[in-house]
Amino acid sequence: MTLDTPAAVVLELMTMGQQSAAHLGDLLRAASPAAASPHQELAAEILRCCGRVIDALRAAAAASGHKRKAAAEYQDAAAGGGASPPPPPPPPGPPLKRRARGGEATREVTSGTTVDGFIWRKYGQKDINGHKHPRLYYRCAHKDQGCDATRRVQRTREQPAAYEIAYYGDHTCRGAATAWQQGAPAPAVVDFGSNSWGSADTTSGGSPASVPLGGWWSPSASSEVGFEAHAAAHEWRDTAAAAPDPVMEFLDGAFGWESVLEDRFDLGGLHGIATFQ
DNA sequence: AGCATTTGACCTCG
DNA sequence: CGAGGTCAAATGCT
Repeated sequence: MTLDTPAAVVLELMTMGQQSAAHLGDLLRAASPAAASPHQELAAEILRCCGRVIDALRAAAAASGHKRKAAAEYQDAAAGGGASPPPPPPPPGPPLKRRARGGEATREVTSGTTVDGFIWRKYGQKDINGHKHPRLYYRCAHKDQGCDATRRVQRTREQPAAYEIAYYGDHTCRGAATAWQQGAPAPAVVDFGSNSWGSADTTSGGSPASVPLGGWWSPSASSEVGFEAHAAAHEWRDTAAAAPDPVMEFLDGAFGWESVLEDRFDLGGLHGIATFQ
């Protein structure tokens, strides 16, 4: 597999993450062979999560070859270079209460609800016939700036851990998309919180931000679950400096793999995925 | 207090 | 008329 697509890069990263988690588990076992520590469980959890993401990515890649073009175009938009040619505007249309069926612009299947560089605000949720999980409706948080982009998120029936995301409309708020690439807090939105390993379901009411991984997660300003592991990682590293041991040394080294991305890609918006900001 | 999310009601389409 | 999409008041969170 080449690394020509963002999905390929994510796949490679997740594979590396999986290997790193496995290595970490080994180190933890070596450090405290007696009983299974919470740390070991955590490493195992990471391992399982990576596995699920990898499975979902592979399934999506196999099933959606023809969708790649549209997805890539969307990535370009998310990258917000501003140099992208004027995208064919979707039907602006009169004030429609309801869009024409099948009039979607882009459709993706992904293991999370994606980090696409935009801040989405949930405006609705609906139980759909034949679907166990509700469909979620989001619109761009910059609607007040005239951005009419919306997206519809539906968990797939085949793979509960995967989401089918349909994008509608076009972002006219490119500035927002580029701002976070330049150091501003990223609107990271990896919605692992509602994946299969949590019983979390947004139908249950309350915050969708389940926190399955022992508090690494915290709700972000975004409408979805923000993944702030990167910040947490730095905290770990501070701790590691105080108490160096094989595990911490490993962790220190492991965080270098985000550089893989820079080697292959001028990531633009995807960098948010790489660093989990 | 301000903002984001939830959720039931309403609207439109097929 | 039912299903799907959106609105907006209520609610919760920071």
